[in-house]
Amino acid sequence: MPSEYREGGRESQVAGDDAKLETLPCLEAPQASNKKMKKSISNNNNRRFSDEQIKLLESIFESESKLEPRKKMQVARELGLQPRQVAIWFQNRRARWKSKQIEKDYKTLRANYDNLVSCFESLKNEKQSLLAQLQKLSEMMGLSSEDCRNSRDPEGGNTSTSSNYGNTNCETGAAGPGPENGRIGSSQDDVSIQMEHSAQQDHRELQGRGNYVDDSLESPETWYIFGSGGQFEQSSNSSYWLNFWS
DNA sequence: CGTGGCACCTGCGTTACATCA
DNA sequence: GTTGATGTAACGCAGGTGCCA
Repeated sequence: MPSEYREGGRESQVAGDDAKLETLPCLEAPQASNKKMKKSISNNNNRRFSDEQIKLLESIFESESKLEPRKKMQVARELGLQPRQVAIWFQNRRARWKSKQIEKDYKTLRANYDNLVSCFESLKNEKQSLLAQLQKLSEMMGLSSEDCRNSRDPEGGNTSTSSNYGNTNCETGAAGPGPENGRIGSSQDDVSIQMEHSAQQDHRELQGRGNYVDDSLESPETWYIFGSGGQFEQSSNSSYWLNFWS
């Protein structure tokens, strides 16, 4: 078992190996196999460290996860353990800590992911709702482009879905209707002004949510599709809406 | 100055055993 | 009493670092 001596570290050159032989009487028989040695260790009631030993080791680990050789020797002397045992305990403790940390990180990432999924679903619903509104408004303004016809809401374009508008902020989870609710039925000028304002506000909200929004949304050309005239000008833009996140 | 050998340290994967449900 | 899951002390190996001839 050559590595056993090698791994003893610097301290083993001083006391480690001799001391190990002290705690492992089975090693007095050099021909003893590895299994036999481990068996004899298990027969020793001292296989597990005492509560006091663990308590001290834990308190040291809290302040320093790695031990200087000198400190290791000192701790070993205090606890009546071999420096190698202390070294191995710290090694295993670091591994346990790392494993817990990974578990913790995973949970955090999972929560973030779930939140993003819920944001995505919410935005998808918002999209459907907006499409329905657009359809309705287009009809109101006498627009009957093919794009608009194609974008018909499969559920019939219910304007009541606008109650979801402005309520998709996943971070806050705030409920309640948006500030523009209930105003859609006014004059055409009001509608176009309102929609432009809403689009700008929505754009800001989307930017605030994070970077997972489609890059194309960051372009003003694709966002100010309502133009100064308040018209649904380019059929390609409505196609864009149809393809948005679908 | 570069190099090889050596001692030492550490992380990682694994093993052997104890304990518990 | 047996068995599978889990926790833990210890081992074995590989890779890195520092020292020295």
